[in-house]
Amino acid sequence: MEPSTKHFKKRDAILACLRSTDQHPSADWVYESVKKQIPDISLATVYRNLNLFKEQGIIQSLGTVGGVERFDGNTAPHVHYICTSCNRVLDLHELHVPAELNQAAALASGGQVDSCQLTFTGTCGACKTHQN
Amino acid sequence: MEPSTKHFKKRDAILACLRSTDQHPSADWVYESVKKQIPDISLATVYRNLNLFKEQGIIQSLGTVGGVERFDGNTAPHVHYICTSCNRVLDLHELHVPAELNQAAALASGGQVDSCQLTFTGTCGACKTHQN
DNA sequence: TTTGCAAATGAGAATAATTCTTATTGACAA
DNA sequence: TTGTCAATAAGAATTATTCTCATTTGCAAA
Repeated sequence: MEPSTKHFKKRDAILACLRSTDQHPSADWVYESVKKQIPDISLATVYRNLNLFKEQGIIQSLGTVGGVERFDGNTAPHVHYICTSCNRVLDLHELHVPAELNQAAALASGGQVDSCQLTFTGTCGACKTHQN
Repeated sequence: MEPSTKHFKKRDAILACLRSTDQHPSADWVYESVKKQIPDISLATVYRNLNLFKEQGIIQSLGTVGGVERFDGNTAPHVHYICTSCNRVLDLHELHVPAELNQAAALASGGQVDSCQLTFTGTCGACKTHQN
């Protein structure tokens, strides 16, 4: 085994896992995924580090889908589409929230705007063809 | 007491409560609120009926804020602003998601768009002045 | 090498929001 | 009255998430 650090390996693995997928995974998905390489990782560690990353602003949360929180390693602002049938989350990179809306929101709220999230929900193409 | 129905009174009270406020309440808030008029109401009834209303599309969910789901009796499309300091949710009625984005989302997803939700987060004016 | 320390972690307990179960109640029609 | 069925209360059960605390790790200093 390498002589090098073992510390931070897990933390890094969690971040790498999140960044290596476009699945917008849940904490549990990340846990199961990282466990394949690092079998002795704990679910608590995954939650702890995901929350840490969130505070640091290097990942973002999509909120909960079907009762479980979903994360996104891509912090660049982009639009999401959630299929309520299969609970998959798609990135709609080509869409953007007009900057005027941001400014108008700051004005209307009387405060500052830290982030904005635009999410469409519906039944995705795959589900529409399969499900009947 | 009226000779009339007692059935549906609770269900109606829950819906009326939600529609009478702009607080975007949680299930628990609705429960506490309705309990003042109908002391023998149960929290389970509130959850059950809120979910029913959601399925019927006569109310909408904002998703969870600080770990609890928040509801909105106003189903007209409008934009929200969530203060991450006080967890209050403001309606930004004056803002609107451009219709082109809806169409583009449907196109990009390959499916249909049932709803769209635009949410800004930040620190509201009230919190900014108070908190330091 | 050894020691000390602080950060990171594992394991499982604890918490809290939400859902489920089951017996009961209310409305209404026969 | 009685039967039926939807709605409900109460609390148990579930489940995602957080917390606790003893242990481990990396690293720097002795």
